[in-house]
Amino acid sequence: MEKKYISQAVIKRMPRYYRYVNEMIDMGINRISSKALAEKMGLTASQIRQDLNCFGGFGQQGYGYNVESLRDELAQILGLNKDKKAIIVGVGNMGRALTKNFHFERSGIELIAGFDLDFGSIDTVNGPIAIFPIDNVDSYIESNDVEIAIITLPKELASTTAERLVRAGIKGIWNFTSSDLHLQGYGIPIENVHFSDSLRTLSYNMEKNNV
Amino acid sequence: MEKKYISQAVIKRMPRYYRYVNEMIDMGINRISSKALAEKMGLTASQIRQDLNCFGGFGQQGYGYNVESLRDELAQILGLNKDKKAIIVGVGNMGRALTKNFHFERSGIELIAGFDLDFGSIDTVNGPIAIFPIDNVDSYIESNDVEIAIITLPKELASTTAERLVRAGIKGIWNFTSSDLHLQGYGIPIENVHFSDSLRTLSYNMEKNNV
DNA sequence: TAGATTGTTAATCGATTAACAATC
DNA sequence: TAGATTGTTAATCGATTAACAATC
Repeated sequence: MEKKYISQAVIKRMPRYYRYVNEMIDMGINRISSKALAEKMGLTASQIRQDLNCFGGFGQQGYGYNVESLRDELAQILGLNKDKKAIIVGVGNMGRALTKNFHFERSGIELIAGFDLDFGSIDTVNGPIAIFPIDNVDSYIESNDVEIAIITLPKELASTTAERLVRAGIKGIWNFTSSDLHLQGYGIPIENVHFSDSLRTLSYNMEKNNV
Repeated sequence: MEKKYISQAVIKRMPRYYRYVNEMIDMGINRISSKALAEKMGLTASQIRQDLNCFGGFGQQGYGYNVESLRDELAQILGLNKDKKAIIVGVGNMGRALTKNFHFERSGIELIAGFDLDFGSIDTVNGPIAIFPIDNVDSYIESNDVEIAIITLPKELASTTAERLVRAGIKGIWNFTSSDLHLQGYGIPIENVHFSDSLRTLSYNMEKNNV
């Protein structure tokens, strides 16, 4: 339906707006102007108004934005109310840490199982989930309508496993391996979390005294 | 010494160049043109040449770039050969996963200790490190010339702890808590790893079929 | 030498900022 | 109503791409 092109620069800011607006709700704030929000976030008021107006006019002249309804609009834009099902593939230290601690439900996602060589179960913030042998992953994806795969595997296994998951029906990948996945042909979105890139950016900024 | 302004857009691409160039070395490639690298990385040759030329002329007309010397230049630019010392503050599941698995040495960083309520020790890829009680962190930073603090704490403790660390002499923060740290006044670089922002970007792109 | 590919300048494109009429 | 602040258009700024002379 939405046809208008939205730049990646704008998209990358949306989750940050969502996070700030949620913090304000927690603090009991119920109204904010683009000017005040800009100051909090280190942006310009103009940019915030431009960004939000890519998706609709959520504010009110002379008043600003109602924080709760802005939160709801942002959740809607980001697709956080769709209850997508996710699995985690590779349950080493990183996979285990994510499984145990991360609040998937705050992004509208339900983590329903893990896959690894061994099986067992892991407690999450929302109760335990089962860990199944990796061999069963394809049929599990199909029979449970799993949309998201979280890949926390050793680098060497990343790309072949990713392809396999996509062939089984996965619609989006959250990639924690240190390599870029080359899945252009498949046409599904991938979000990379490259720890080493992030740490090296910090290193650069420390060298150059960039703040 | 380097005075020329380098945009954040360029900086963010440098670690990715470094990663690709390292991969090529592992594959035994020793020469690459901007055109070939651009195809691998999904960029334009022009952009790669512009980016690299912010820092110097590392290529050779008619030949391209020598992969090994490009790797060395990139390491130098990113400050990966300075052997910075780091500590990790908060050794829950996420801190433990990073400590156990992450190759800090590949970014020229030495993880020398952890801090938490309890003490003990954790094995890393380069041998065990000690975990000390958080109370000792200030004096430890001072007496060991620690430059980087990795913060893997609950959100509530993030900002007060960060301020404390900076006052003790920390020169850069790698932040894994879900909140932005507001340390403008202190003038030190912070690199945020916001898992939820990343996952919500994936969610958005899945909704909009962005690939 | 001829071919290839860089470094770099100029042209284009896109994103951010400024301005202001609309309106709550 | 007067004041505040949006939504939106226009102006500016910066980043990307194209082009090409330099040169290996």
